[in-house]
Amino acid sequence: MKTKPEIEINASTEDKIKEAARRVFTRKGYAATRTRDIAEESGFNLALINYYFRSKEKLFDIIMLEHLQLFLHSVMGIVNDHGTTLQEKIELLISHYIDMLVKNPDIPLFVLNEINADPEKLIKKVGVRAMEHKDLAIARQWKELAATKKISSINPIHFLMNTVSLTIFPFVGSPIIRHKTGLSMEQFNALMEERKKLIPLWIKAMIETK
Amino acid sequence: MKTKPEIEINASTEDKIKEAARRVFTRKGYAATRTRDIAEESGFNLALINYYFRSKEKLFDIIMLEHLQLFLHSVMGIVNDHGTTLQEKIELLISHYIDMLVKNPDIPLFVLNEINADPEKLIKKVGVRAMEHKDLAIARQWKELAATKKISSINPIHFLMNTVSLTIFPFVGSPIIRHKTGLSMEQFNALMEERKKLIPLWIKAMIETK
DNA sequence: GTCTATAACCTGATAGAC
DNA sequence: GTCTATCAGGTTATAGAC
Repeated sequence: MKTKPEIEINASTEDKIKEAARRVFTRKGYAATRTRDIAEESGFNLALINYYFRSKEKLFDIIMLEHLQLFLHSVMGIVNDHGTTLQEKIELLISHYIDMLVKNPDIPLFVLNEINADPEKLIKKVGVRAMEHKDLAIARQWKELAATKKISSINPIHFLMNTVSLTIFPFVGSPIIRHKTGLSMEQFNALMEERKKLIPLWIKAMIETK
Repeated sequence: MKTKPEIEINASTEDKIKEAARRVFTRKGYAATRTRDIAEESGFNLALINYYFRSKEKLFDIIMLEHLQLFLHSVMGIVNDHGTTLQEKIELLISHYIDMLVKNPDIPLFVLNEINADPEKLIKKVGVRAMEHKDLAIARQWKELAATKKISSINPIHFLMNTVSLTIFPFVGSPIIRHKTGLSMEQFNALMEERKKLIPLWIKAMIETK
């Protein structure tokens, strides 16, 4: 069976440039990367970037779009699955994101940055036809849970923020965390692996608090 | 009583430029801000920036250092206070940071970014004579709590990450959160105010879980 | 101290040879 | 398709008048 390798060795020049751009943009952000950096990283000449992508900005938009799709895509399948419980959905989402973040730890800071730089642009470009939240399976299930009155009565937005915070923030703060704790990348990733089980437990405990 | 105003109206030219630089750098990051932006924001001419600060980078370093000190400074007093309980320390820290972040919501992303851009540089510049953790009052108190065996046995780093994540991440993700939820800045800040009380409760619940 | 003008450099983009 | 050479425009930094 032929699986897609992380770095396509026989990729086209266009794809090689795109991958180089992805690495550099993700690491340094739009403003700090020079087209020369991308050329060097790709092993090709500066002129080829314009030959294939017309401009730095167009190339960047492609990378950003792919990142956002990676972030949003598989998620819809999870949150709108009528065959899983709410607890299972939370576990699947967290596990899915941690897997992705271990592989691509620079993405969150990159995305947060560029959204901050120009919120309107990003929102338009992704075509955030923000799914009607209330129609999703996960929303219905939350409502049912809330109706049982067994859970905290505080604004549900808090729990959404908490889930996202606990899952993503450690990756954003990874450089400081690793420096302050002296953890290696492997040890850090092992902690993240632990969190796949822990975060759902914590969320549950928070929801039942008070 | 004369309190220090947010924007010093009779500040020196040097301070006015520095404040302008702080606003622009914090909002746009180092690479994306031009010295012209700072000049314009300050109301003075571009040449004065070099007259007072010699270079863009030197000015930036000053701003960054002040931000990091703002972040770290008052904290040491809290974590090393032998007169407060562990629970009180957690409450004070969270409350302190949320107050600061409501006033300066752009700082976390800014700091995280620049640390990510060059971890070594920042770590050296702040002179992170990282206080010997184990000597701090808060560390001793945590150890005492752990000795009672009444708490979870998992790696304490998780709880440190959780506290920081729950406190800071909402501010980093504020643009997306506000867009997706339709909250105004005032409503968002009201939620953050709620979290001063909630996060300590949640942390407690997490620590006692399992 | 503050300004205008300009130097010196860098960056994105393109022309044109191969 | 890919490269070298170069242009056009923007950016930091400085010189010099006031």
